[in-house]
Amino acid sequence: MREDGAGLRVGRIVEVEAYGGQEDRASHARPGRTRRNASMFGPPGHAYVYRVYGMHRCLNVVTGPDGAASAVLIRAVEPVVGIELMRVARLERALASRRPDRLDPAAAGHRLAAIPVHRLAAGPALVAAALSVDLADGGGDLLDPARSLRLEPALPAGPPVQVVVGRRVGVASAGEPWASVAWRFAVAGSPSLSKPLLPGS
DNA sequence: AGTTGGATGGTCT
DNA sequence: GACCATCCAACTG
Repeated sequence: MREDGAGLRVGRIVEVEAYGGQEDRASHARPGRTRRNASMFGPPGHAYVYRVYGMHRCLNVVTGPDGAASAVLIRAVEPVVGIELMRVARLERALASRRPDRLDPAAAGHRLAAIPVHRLAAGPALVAAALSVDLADGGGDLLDPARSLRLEPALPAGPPVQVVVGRRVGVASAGEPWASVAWRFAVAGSPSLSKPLLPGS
């Protein structure tokens, strides 16, 4: 969730990927500690935020003990509270990009208004955009209730969910077994997944 | 409905 | 100089 001057944004995490640490050839931790991945090597429960493809940001939760550099990438979130704030945040980030096709604010706003709620954060960079996650959030304690960006326990009394597993996305060049290990986890049938995850893939 | 290619910049070889 | 833990518009059929 994100709580700031504009209000409250809450999303339910429906898709994640696990990254194992330095031995995981698909992990940013593979080359060892660098300035970019430093927060991965920090304490668990803190954020690791990185930039991909020069324009997008992605949010991870550090999971392993201090120094282990394992983490979980938040790949998709189902918007629950603050839908319009998420839409505004998506628009802000789209306009911040200098892509020619996104330069017209009116057109961009119109396109964004047409996106169904359940697709607003259906991808790792979309999660970061909808929650205004920036590199400055990296290293922050996601379990600190005083922080703007934080994790909360799942709502109690929800119906039990079925979890589906599959290969991680975009790591084909990592080599085996890292490219094929089933470390992508998703809520079965969620309409907010970054891409479908069928049982047995 | 599925495929393709462009945007964009830090990081590592 | 190449490579990306991506997204989306513009194609094809």
